[in-house]
This record gives sequence, C-alpha cells and structure tokens, in this order.
Amino acid sequence: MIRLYNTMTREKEEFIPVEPNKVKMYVCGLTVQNYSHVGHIRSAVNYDVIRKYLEYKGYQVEYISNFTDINEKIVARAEEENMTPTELAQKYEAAFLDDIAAMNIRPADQYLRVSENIEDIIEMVKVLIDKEYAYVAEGNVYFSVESFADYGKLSGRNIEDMQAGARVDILEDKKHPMDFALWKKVNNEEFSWDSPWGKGWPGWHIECSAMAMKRLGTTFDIHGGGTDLIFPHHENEIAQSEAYSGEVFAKYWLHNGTVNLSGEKMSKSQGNFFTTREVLKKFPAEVIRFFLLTRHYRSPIDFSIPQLKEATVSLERLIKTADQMESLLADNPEDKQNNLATTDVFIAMLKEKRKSFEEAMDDDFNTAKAIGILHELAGEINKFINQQSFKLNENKYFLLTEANKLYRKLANVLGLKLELKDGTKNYSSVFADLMELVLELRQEAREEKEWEKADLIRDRLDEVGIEVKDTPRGTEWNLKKRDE
RNA sequence: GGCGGCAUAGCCAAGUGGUAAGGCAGAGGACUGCAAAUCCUUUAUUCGACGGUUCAAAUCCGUCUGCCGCCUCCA
Repeated sequence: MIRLYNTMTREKEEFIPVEPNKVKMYVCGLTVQNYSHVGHIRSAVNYDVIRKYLEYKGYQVEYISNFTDINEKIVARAEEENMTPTELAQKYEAAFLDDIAAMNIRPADQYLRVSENIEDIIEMVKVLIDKEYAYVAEGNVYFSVESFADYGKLSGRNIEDMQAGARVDILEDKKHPMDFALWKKVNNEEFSWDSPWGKGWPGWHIECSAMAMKRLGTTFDIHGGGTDLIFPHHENEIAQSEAYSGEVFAKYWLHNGTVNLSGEKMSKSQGNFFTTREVLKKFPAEVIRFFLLTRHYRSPIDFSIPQLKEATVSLERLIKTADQMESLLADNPEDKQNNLATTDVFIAMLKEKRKSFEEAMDDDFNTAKAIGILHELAGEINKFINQQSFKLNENKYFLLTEANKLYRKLANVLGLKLELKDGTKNYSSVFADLMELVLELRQEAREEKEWEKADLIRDRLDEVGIEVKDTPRGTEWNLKKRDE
C-alpha cells in the first residue's frame, strides 16, 4: 500500500487511484524563457522517481506536463535575445529536454504547450463566464474568488487575511483585489490571440487547468509541482477547474521542496541559481541525481559544492559494489562445488532488503531511506564477496546473479545507472594495451621484490591521473576524474 | 500582519508513541611488501529550550527561541 502526503489534507493518505491500476498525473512544467536551474531539475527528478516507482508497483502511469510558452516574460526575453517569442520558447524547450535527458529523466508522455491549446482555454473561460464565476472587464477576464466558496482550501488561507498583506496589486478593473486573470488583454499585434474579449493571451493559471482536464479528465490522480506553486498557482487551478467541472480536480496534491543556496531559495528572479548545464559541467548527472534523492522530496535542500562532493563519495561506494559484482560475474565459476547452506541466508537477506526498500518508497516515496537501504545491501554484498575464503563456485555465482539483479532493479527505480560517465571506460584500445604493458612490467618488478621501482610506476601513473590498485583479484587501474 | 514548514552526532540525513537507519569525516583492527579498495569494531543514554499528556515521546499538546517558504513571477 502506498501512502502519500497530500497537501490538500496535510496528512499522509492511502493512495487509491480513480481507475484501478492506472495513475494519471500532471506535473507543472516550466516557463521556457531560460535554461533550467537545479530547482527545476529537482522537481523533474522527483516526479520521475515517483512515476518509476508507481510503474515498479505495477501501475500504468500516464504522465503529463506542460511548457508555458506565452507570457510577458517570454516576450521580454525574446527581445533581449533578439528573436521571436516562439523561437525563444522553442530554444529553451529543447534545452530543457536536453537537460532532462542528461539527468536520465524520462520525458513526460506528453508536454502540452499553451500556444497549442488556446481554443480549449477560451472554451473554458466562456463556461466560467456563463456560470458567473468570471467576468469581463475592458478586454480582460477575471475569476472572481468570492464566487468560489472553497477558495483557499489548498493553501489554508482566506481572502480577508491575504488582503492584509497588502502586496496584491489593486487594479481598478478588478472587482476584488484577489481576483486573477483568465484572459489578459495584450497590445501586441504579432504575438497575441483573438478571443471573444479581444486580442490577448491566457492568464497564467488557466493553461494548466484546461490542458490537464483535456488530457486526463476532470478528475485525475496526482498533481505535482514545487511548494512555491501552492499559492497562488495551484489554488487558482483548483478554483477555476472545480468551478468549471463541479468535480474534484486532483485527488492528491504533491509538492516538492525548493533547492536553496546558502539557505535561500534558488530562483530566477533572485538571481541566485545554478543552471542545470553549469552544474553538469562540474559533476556527473548521476551524482546530482543521487544528491537530490538523499533528502526527502518535501524538505528543502541546500545546494553546495562540498555536499555534492560528499554525495560523490557516497555514490561511488554503491558503484564499486556494482562493478565488483559485474567483474566477478564476467568470469565462469571454476569450482563446481556448491555450499547450499549459505544460500538460504543470503536469499533471505536479499528479500528483506527488497521489502525494506519497498516499505520506504511506499511511505511517501522516502528516497533518502531507500538509499540508506541500498547502502545496507551494498554492505552485505561486499561482505559476501570479500570473505577470506571466497571462491566463485556455481552456487555463489547464482547468488551474485540474484544480488546483482535486485541491486540494479532497485537502483533503477531511483533512476541510478550506477556508473560515472567521465573516466574509466573512455579510452582507446591502444591505450588499454599500453596500460597492460606498463602493469606487466610493474608486476615483474614486484615479483623481483623491487618495491621502489614498482611504487615509482604507481606514483608516476597517479600523477598523470591513473589510479593503480593491487587487489586480491590482481592489479586494477582506472582513470581518475579530473574535477578541478 | 496572515498561512505553512523546519530544528536529530563534527557535517549531511532517515525516523510521527515503544526505547536513535544510512552516508561523509574521525579512531582502532584484519588484509597488503607498501598503498588503495574492502571487511570488522567504534563515534548521539540522546533528538533547539522549557513545561504537559502517557506505563512509555525525537515522535502527541502548549509556550518560547532560531531559521526558512508562501502571501509578487517562480519547480
């Protein structure tokens, strides 16, 4: 049973989808006005894992997201970059898709663009006007918050308290200061759309409502986004969607915490952010992904270079275990003698770890705990492989195969491939042959007990960035990462 | 001012009533010619402070302190 924290009720609830075995989820995407930053990527990684875990549990998941490609910012940025708003949006949409591909995030089943759904949005606004939830004022259409009794139910606010904040724009044509635009009048001949109320474009929130309902129905299972979208964005989505359909919009509201820099929220308007591509130049995608998943998704994460370095070391431990298993499994067992006594214990351990992992993920997608269990599993496997008496026989080969399958499967749910791109296998066969020769010469020196010579070779190789290790299984080497 | 969240070892971080996961760093040991890796052992009688409820609280309630988010565009 999966339990998830629903922002609407402020508690963990049992997850029961509208249709058995199917999950329909909508995750707010981004305004394609610039390169994505780590905050966007955290959100994308988070919902990617949620989707993958739901699939692991046997659900058929339909995952929809959006690109906001029409608004004031797009127009302003397009002027800065000297291109049309459409070109700008396409440029950054493509960049985002590159970013998520680099991060091993599976794209949504469909990305909906505002520019391709204007007709549906206009239809929805018309209905809201007919139902008297919205009104027209000088070419703008506003949603009347006072007309919707449940307004504020997601964010736990009421209209009176918010007015006290006095940070809302008082626009003369609004009936109430909290009313928000469904359609905005725009004076831009090239970049605007015809509507019954004149030229303009949709307000910020209506796009998600119209597109989500169009694709997923008036009630769907999961709606996700960052905590910073709870108000006003998601509150307004609920108001206009439920006013329109008379039905519950989304059953479960999930919100991921923000990514902070030195304790402050990373955000474009503050200027304190790292773009995804910047960070990808400094750290492998796998490390960034791992780092983001070591905290529970609802907590804020403080993003820092030292912590990414720590995450690198921690992840490398998991990778070493995977590599060791792979190299052992590449050999054929020489010893045919089996010792079945160890089998039961080991298989029981694997089952127990799998169960713990699932329990962690069932409990509101606790990836931090799940990673802890992956570490425990790695420890058990290491212990097994590194026994003094370890000899690969058919029995152990079987156990390692099982361990490897489980290890990969669980890592896969988290989207971890357990490999670090830069380095190890990125060299030519000539180079590999050369290394073989060098290590052969060093081995000869070792056999002659010429330790100084052997150590000199190792030290000099280390200086050029090649790490040499004498393991019980022979001498191994790998290219060291050159991070700075 | 309103609403919400957080505070757990040197650092990061799980844990929402039953006696503190995991990682990083540190210490000791095994293995090794040495080194690395790996393994074993070890590192919070205690969970921001003070009260309360309970047989039992990091976990529930109250007060206080500190930090953060939202109320304006934001994943």
